[in-house]
Amino acid sequence: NFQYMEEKNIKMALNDNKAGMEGLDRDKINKIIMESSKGSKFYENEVKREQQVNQRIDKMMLQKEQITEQHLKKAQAQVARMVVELEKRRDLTRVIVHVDMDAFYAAVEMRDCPELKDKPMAVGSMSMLSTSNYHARKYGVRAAMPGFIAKKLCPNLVIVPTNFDKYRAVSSEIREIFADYDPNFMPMSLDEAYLDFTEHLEKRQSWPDSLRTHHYRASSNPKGIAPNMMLAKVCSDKNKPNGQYRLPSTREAVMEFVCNLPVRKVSGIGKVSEKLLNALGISSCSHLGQKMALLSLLFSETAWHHFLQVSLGLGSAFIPRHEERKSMSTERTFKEMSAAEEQLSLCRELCEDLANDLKKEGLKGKTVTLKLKNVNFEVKTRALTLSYPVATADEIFAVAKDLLKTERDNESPQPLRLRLMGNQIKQFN
DNA sequence: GCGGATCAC
DNA sequence: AATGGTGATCCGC
Repeated sequence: NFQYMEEKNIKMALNDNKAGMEGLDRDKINKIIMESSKGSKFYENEVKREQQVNQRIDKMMLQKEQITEQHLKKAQAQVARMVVELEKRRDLTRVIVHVDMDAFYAAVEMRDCPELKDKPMAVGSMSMLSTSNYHARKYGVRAAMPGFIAKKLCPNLVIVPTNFDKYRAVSSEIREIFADYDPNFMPMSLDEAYLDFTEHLEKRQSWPDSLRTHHYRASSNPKGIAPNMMLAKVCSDKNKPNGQYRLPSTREAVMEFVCNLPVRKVSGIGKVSEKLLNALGISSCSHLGQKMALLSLLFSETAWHHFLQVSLGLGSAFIPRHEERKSMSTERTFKEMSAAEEQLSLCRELCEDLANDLKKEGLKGKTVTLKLKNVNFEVKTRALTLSYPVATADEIFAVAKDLLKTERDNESPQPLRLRLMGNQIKQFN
């Protein structure tokens, strides 16, 4: 039964969306992953979440049944008007670059330990991997996979512990180079950034040979070059692991490019959105355009406006100024913890860590949120907004401990069997 | 304002 | 034996 297969397999199955995963024995890999996962609490929770998504799809399909030709006609007219407006504002004059260091952490580790270059290798731990090199990817080993499963796929896999300080150091060298091309570049993580090349090109009239630095030869850095951020991001994925892809700044080139683009490649359309769209017969961005009237009736305004822009190959043609942070948090996973005293002292510790981080940036916030994940991987958050901003460990803990107590009382006489606890603070001044 | 969900990295 | 941490946003109360 197809429905059953889908439900049982999709979440856990190998994610071969990434580069370097072509032509491997997918069935064999999926079988190993499934065998290592089945029966675990984690797996059970994934199945549950999968079912929730399926229910969402059922609900959406029912809604779809209620839609009349009349509705669609009206929606189509509204979509058409919106398209005219959006086309008027289409901007093809900017040159936006997305740079993404390939297998960044793995590349840094291989630079520092050349013997690793010829071996399958990943960065992380037996519990979780951050990234893997291309040798390892041949075996199906990838980011966000627990190391113990990766070891089953590839017994010779070398797992190197993460060394964030090192990656930060390399990252800051790379960022200096970025700044030469665009002082207002937007870092997305240690290894990824958007740059506006327009002015650089006007001055220099030429492309740099490479954004590679002398200190960082270990990894290529694919670039995507396009008239806006949405397209640049997709383009940088195109010619991995090497080289770059430039999308010409014409409407025709953009529309043709977008036509065959799978929706999942677009930033902002994740696993769930993809599944919802697939249920409506939408897998590529051209389908997205064809079914826009329907989408406008089934999705929220923000969602379908985003879909519409994507289907037209539109995105931000300028790189927004870096926003101030809106929240700060600390969370930690640990082995099962049920005792009240233990949970309280951990909670205090987290509050102290958070207070330290807040102090570094001189921030105070009014909303304190406690996050809990039980041993079944179920996540809960409990928040309280004060009338005044707080910042010290004592102040935060005073709120967090009450939220925790309420949850414990709620569960009693059963204990709270936790595997994660976290504190967050927001509503800064 | 709150809590769950989704998404990116 | 073992499935992360941080930040943002959206939706439906």
